[in-house]
Amino acid sequence: MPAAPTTPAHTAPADSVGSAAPAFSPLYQQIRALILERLQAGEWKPGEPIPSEIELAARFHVSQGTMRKAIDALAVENLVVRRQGKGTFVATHAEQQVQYRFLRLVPDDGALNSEGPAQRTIIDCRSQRASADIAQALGLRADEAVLQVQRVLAYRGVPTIFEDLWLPGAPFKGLTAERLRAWPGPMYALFEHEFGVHMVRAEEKIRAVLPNPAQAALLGVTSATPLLSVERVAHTYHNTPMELRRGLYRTDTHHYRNELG
Amino acid sequence: MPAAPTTPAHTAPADSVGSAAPAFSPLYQQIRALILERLQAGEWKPGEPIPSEIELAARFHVSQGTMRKAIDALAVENLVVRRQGKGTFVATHAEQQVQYRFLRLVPDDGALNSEGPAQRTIIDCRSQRASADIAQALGLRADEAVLQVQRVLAYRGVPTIFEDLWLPGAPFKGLTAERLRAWPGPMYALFEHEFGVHMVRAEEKIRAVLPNPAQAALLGVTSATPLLSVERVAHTYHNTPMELRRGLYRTDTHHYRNELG
DNA sequence: CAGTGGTCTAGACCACTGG
DNA sequence: CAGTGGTCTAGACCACTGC
Repeated sequence: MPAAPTTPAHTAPADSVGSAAPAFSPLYQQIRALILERLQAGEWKPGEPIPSEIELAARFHVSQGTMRKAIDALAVENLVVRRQGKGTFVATHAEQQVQYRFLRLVPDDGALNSEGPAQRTIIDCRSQRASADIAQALGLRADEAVLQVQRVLAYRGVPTIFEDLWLPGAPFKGLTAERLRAWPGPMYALFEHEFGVHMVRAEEKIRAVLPNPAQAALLGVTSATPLLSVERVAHTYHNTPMELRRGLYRTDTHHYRNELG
Repeated sequence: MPAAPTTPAHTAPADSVGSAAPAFSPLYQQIRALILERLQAGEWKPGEPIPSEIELAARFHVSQGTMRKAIDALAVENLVVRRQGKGTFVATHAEQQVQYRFLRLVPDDGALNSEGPAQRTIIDCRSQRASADIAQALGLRADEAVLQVQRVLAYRGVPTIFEDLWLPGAPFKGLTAERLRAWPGPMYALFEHEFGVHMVRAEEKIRAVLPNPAQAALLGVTSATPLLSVERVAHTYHNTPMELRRGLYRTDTHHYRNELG
């Protein structure tokens, strides 16, 4: 049974000698962490409902209000989705709504869906030894096994995105070009469904570059066409890096859309 | 005196005949809107504290919990900043913390502040008539007065950003190149302090482009150097567009950093 | 020490969903 | 209609800040 404090019982976590920070952690944060553990452990699968607030509150011996704050915290992190009258569900990439959370390239005119989903072409999927920079980005040792995937996305038949991505070998054991081609939905939905890897957060570094001849050929442009270089590191629960993705975006008919809050 | 519902009293706002949406608005949202009005009216200036939760709760005849939710909503929108033990303060751009919320270009190596603040060079600040596209972006009629400002930002003496920006004439009456040059801090802090215009939110469209000869000269690069084109529309309270800014960023030593949540 | 925001609880009631 | 999340309240206590 997990921490059942009837009296506060916080102010605990690992306060080593000489530590500068008192590191007070409120109860709802502790509960949030416990639920996160269970999410990561796969106790509730993506798309499924988690138990109701009342049931969870009883299970963890806290008030419904505290449980609410814990779940709220997970909801703002997009790990969980609340639906009034229905319940709270584990977030999944297999949903219309979530599709465009990680793909920010949109057509210059009109709405997001005006051109429908992209046509995907898997170019390659092969096993490699991680080079130093890739190993570092993925938190691996150099020479550890990684998978490299290359693909092109086209809109209305026009190749628009070229992606070169690396995945740690162990969690993605068994991934092949065939399976990628056979999968009908977003790649992150496949990762989630087939390998239990749910991407929750990513950082991107964006630059303007000129393509090398091979890249130019894949996108059907000249080597003098400026392209957007988007280097992404995507993370799963607990900020574990699980993917390095280098994208080249054509921006003559599309643009990268960003919102500054 | 503003809405003092002892019994709920919500479920009100403008439910015209045949309206599809019931448009229920919880009390804390209504309170939030009332506080927003006062912020916009300048009752409390940027950097100043707003009254305490308890005082505001009494003033609006709601419980402290409800006032808390209202203020929380404003805090997540970055309109207000909470500081435990001190109070709640109107957000301001004249703060270290907030500086980099709208400028996402960072050096490839090291931390954000490794190179210190940019050297700013105001090239121009003149009155214009709005062209069709600029008028539309700013919500003006064509031919209305706008101010055009051009400047270059340099890091370690290297010109890195060229910006071309348009402001509606009326709210910024009196802005000159001299005042821009004399101002020591971020431009948005000047807007806020001198013109009462507080930018809250912005949308950016990012592309890879080649500069024209004039732009290339200002940045000290050739016309074959790919640059990041960043077109921003910045908004004040209530989503009023107040600035159109077209930036050209060098990305040979810097990159545009983005976080996908 | 007083005053602020932050946490936690307990309970009532409301809005939404589905059977 | 029962069950879910969402709102609102009232009160106690805690953590942080500054005088």
